[in-house]
Amino acid sequence: MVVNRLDDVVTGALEVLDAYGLEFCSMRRVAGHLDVQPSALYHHVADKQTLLALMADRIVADVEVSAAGSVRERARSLVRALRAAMLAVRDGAEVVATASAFRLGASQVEADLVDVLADKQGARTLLLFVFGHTQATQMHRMAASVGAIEPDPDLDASFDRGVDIVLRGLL
Amino acid sequence: MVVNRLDDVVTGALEVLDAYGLEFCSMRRVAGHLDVQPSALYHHVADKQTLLALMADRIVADVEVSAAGSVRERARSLVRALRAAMLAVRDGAEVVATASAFRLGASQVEADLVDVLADKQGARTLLLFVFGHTQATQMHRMAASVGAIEPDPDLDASFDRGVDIVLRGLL
DNA sequence: ACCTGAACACCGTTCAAGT
DNA sequence: ACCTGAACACCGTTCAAGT
Repeated sequence: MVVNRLDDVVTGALEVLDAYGLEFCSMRRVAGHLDVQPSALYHHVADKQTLLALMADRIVADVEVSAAGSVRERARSLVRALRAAMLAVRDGAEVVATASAFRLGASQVEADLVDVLADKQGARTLLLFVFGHTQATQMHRMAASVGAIEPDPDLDASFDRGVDIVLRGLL
Repeated sequence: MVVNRLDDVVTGALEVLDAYGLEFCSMRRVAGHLDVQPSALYHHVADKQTLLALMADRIVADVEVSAAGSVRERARSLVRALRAAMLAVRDGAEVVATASAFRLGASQVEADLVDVLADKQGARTLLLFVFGHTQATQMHRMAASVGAIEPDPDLDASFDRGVDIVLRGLL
């Protein structure tokens, strides 16, 4: 694989993440996957934290607000799309939640949610729930897939209930 | 310092955590702080994850439910005490949140909150907010103390507002 | 501009051996 | 029971040097 664009590095890093998980998504492994020396990555990216932030941005890149519907409906669908995007890649929730904690308010999804709810604190409250619940879901699924735990089939419903609790308190 | 009890290891680890932060709280550093070889720690603890879980338990050890008051008041005071306990040690929120994510439902605080609210899903929703908000607060304070950011004086109020939103949706 | 090679200062964990 | 010493297989990052 040829690497000469930052996008290729991010793509390769996401492939390593999805295949091995965050714990093993090291700079050295990403470099190896790209058939390049570890030091080569630092020509494209300042450090690992920056790379993780770029990965987070890509994970949520296609999450968009719907134009139609009530406030509750728009918030629900946005937050469901965010959850789906994070669940689509291994350890995606942890990567996005951490990056989002570092630069609070800088993400597009957060801005969209503030816009829909017209309440900054409310949007942050809902978002913190979404991140926490999705991280827990993803950890639970990994543990279940390894057979360490019996799978819980009600996680989707549990997510929706939590979202409803917050929205009911908010609207 | 003499190390012959598991408690001493946990105490030493918490001292290192508070002094240097989670990033530098390595097994080797904890061992060095205890004047012991790194391998000695493994006589007391199975691995680093286990040690972190014990540290988390100690951080929240003194958080207790009040017997008196309305449901809302008891939930509020429990959750405030939890937040204060986590903020009292550097990176405490991250340590507790991570440990708590690994063994969901195993902590005493979570059991207490389920008891007060008489709603398992509601307790989990509130707890996810508390962890997320407190982690963000702690990161913000570290950044502000280094001068990387202007301090936000309204974080306590912001926390209370978020708690109220969830409780209003819940009760 | 993009990458190599080598080095620096670290990790977590294991395991035989000592007391 | 508690610990040492040495080793194994890794990390992130820097930097001169090559093309």
